[in-house]
Amino acid sequence: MSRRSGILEFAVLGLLRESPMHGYELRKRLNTSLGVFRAFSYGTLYPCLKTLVASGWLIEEPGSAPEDARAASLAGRRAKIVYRLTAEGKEHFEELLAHTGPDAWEDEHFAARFAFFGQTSRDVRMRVLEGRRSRLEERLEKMRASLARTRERLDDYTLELQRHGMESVEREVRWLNELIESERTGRDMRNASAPQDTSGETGGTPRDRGSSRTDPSDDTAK
Amino acid sequence: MSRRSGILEFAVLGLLRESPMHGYELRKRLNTSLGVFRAFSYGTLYPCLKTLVASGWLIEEPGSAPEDARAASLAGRRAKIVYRLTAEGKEHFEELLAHTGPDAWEDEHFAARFAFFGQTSRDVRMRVLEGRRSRLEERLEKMRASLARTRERLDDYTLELQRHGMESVEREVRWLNELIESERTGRDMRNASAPQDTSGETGGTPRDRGSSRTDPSDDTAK
DNA sequence: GTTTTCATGTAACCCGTTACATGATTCA
DNA sequence: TGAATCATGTAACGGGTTACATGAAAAC
Repeated sequence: MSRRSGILEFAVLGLLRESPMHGYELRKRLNTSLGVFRAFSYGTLYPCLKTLVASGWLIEEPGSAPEDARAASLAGRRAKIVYRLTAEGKEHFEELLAHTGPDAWEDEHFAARFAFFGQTSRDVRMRVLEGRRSRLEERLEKMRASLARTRERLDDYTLELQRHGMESVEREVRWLNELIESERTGRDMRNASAPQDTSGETGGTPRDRGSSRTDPSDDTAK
Repeated sequence: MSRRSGILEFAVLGLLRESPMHGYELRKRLNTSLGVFRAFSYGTLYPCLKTLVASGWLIEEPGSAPEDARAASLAGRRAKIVYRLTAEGKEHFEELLAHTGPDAWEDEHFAARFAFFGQTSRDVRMRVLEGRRSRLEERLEKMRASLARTRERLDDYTLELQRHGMESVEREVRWLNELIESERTGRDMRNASAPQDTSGETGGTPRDRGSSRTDPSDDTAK
């Protein structure tokens, strides 16, 4: 009866914390701002909103009547039901933000956490990033091991697929290394230029980076 | 009652086509050879095997009795139930291999198709690769559009997540470009050296490749 | 002889989608 | 006025996992 989805619940709370919204808009934000990784349908979202209301974390407000017709017609298409975070909801979200468990390193869950890093304390950010990284390194270990075991009896395509998959993970590790370094040295990311090494313990053959935009980095979310 | 899983069914058929196996081993192969992307549990696999038997595509054979104890103890841990592909099963798999529908370009489905490219005709391979590529390009379009719309009102982390996601997709497109080029020129992949351009319409800044193993390329499967 | 690993299965549940039903508002 | 989009919802199903139950063979 409850539909406790974890990541959806978290994302909804996080988005509503920024500003109240109705379901339809919420869904779009979910699939763009956070999107790329997940695309929830109404069949998932609306029931979830119900349970969040039932939990006391959200309240439904009647959609703003056409008071101020100009603003309504321009920016905010007048809504039916606007959901607003309650004080308890805010508190609950705060707890979720602070909580670092092994769940938080998994693909989609991690992406959701990352999306709300703006509202997350630095030490929690660090824990999540490092947790994610070691999770990926475990995964790499397994892949390497299994590859070593089965190499030679795999055809070229299968091998290429494996290689491709491993590289994706390796790239994400490098990405995380950069992010962690950024957190550590304090400043905003995305301005590192040529000479950096990050001393990748993952077997990173140092690469050329930092010429064109849209060049470096890697994959996310599964 | 039927559990027609598509990708699992396909993968099982494909693996069993190479050689008969019992469920336990099958699952391991699924999660390594094809793995990285998907990890099926027994709760999924065994029921699926049942339905495949019911469809007449597999037959169960009693696990090899300890005849030839040496071989049994060394390589093939004597099995309980060995599954073997029937003639109809083989035929069915052949059809699945030949079929190219829009499903085939989706993340996990694509990975499964790719894993069996060794048994796929060249023209089908081309169609699948190109279909996948245009699927990804569509996705890029949407991402770029939504990014253009919402830019500036997103914080740095959200933006970084978006950027990272887009780059993953772009990298996969470049990877596909290489594979398609390989298919086109006929030979096996993985020996292209320095001077190649592939004329990437996705913004591919030509990269250095082909020095160390485990270096180039990109992401897969969402 | 006990613990590990191999091996097979099932029932309950979880998370999510599809397809449908419904209606208000905006736009051509 | 009729089509597109906004907006809310639900019932049925789909594909998968978890946790459990069971037992044989191998390794120590």
